[in-house]
Amino acid sequence: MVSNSDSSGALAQRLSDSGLRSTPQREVIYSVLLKKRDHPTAEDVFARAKPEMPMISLATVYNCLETLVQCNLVRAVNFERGPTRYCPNLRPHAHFHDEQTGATHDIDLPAGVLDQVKSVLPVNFDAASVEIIFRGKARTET
Amino acid sequence: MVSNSDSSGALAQRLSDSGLRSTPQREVIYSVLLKKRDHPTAEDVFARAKPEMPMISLATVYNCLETLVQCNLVRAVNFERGPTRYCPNLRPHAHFHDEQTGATHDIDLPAGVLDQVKSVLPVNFDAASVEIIFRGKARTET
DNA sequence: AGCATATTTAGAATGATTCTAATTCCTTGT
DNA sequence: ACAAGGAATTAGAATCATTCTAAATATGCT
Repeated sequence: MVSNSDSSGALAQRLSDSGLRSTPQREVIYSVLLKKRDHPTAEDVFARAKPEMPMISLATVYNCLETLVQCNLVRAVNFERGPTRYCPNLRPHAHFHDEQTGATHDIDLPAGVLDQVKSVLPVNFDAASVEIIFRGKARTET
Repeated sequence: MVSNSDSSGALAQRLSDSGLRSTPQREVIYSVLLKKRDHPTAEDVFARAKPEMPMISLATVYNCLETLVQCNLVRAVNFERGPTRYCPNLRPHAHFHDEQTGATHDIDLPAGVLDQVKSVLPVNFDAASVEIIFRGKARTET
């Protein structure tokens, strides 16, 4: 059987690259993330996956999300100690956390900005990754 | 009685500015943070405060740390969902999280870098704060 | 001194996540 | 097709950091 979409094909590919299996649960979790990119929590994902797959368990949602993060198909994002949120945006981007609404917005980072930021590091610090989080309020037009 | 040091004087001042009281517990917690600036967790602070004040409770440590954060004398720092760490460094700085050792290093930010970073935001986003976290490994010379 | 309010305290409760152990589901070798 | 072995899923228990609760203490003020 041929993959039914680019994204699930990509998922199957990434999984097998890592020696992991493509499963219905992983497909559903990933499709849920792609469908509504509002940085859902594991509980959110659980709720959205259930209609499609009523027997899925919360533990599986956690397992699958962890797997997707390992495969670099999804980024985990944390604000303070709130529940982890998941984001399928793979471009380099920062996050803007709206303190009024709780909404999270992706802020694409122009090439070079990350390098500029990394340039503040003393030579003996070797950064594998940089995370930038903005907090404030956003005027999203009505 | 006159304050016994600049820092506790500063603490008493900041507290009363916010309509809060200076208490022995708050003084001890703050002095613990100033004494060893290694980004301790609440449990770490609790352990370090106990010798000086054996009856202090963990709940009080949480309360006092929260109070100090409210007064802007201390910053709370989070890495993923690990326990919150506390940092009395008030200069604008980023954090470098060493993935091998778990150590956290302050990275002072030259004036202007935060503005450069903020400049990537679309006009309708108004950032009250920016947080920058590096992850990687640090060669701290022996 | 007496009162109102802040603060501290111990322990219970919470919430997100991880762990455990049992089951189910493939995949591969025969 | 069939069995073995490993991978994945599942329900529920366990964990961990933190917050809440209610009672006890301390403090500042009139």
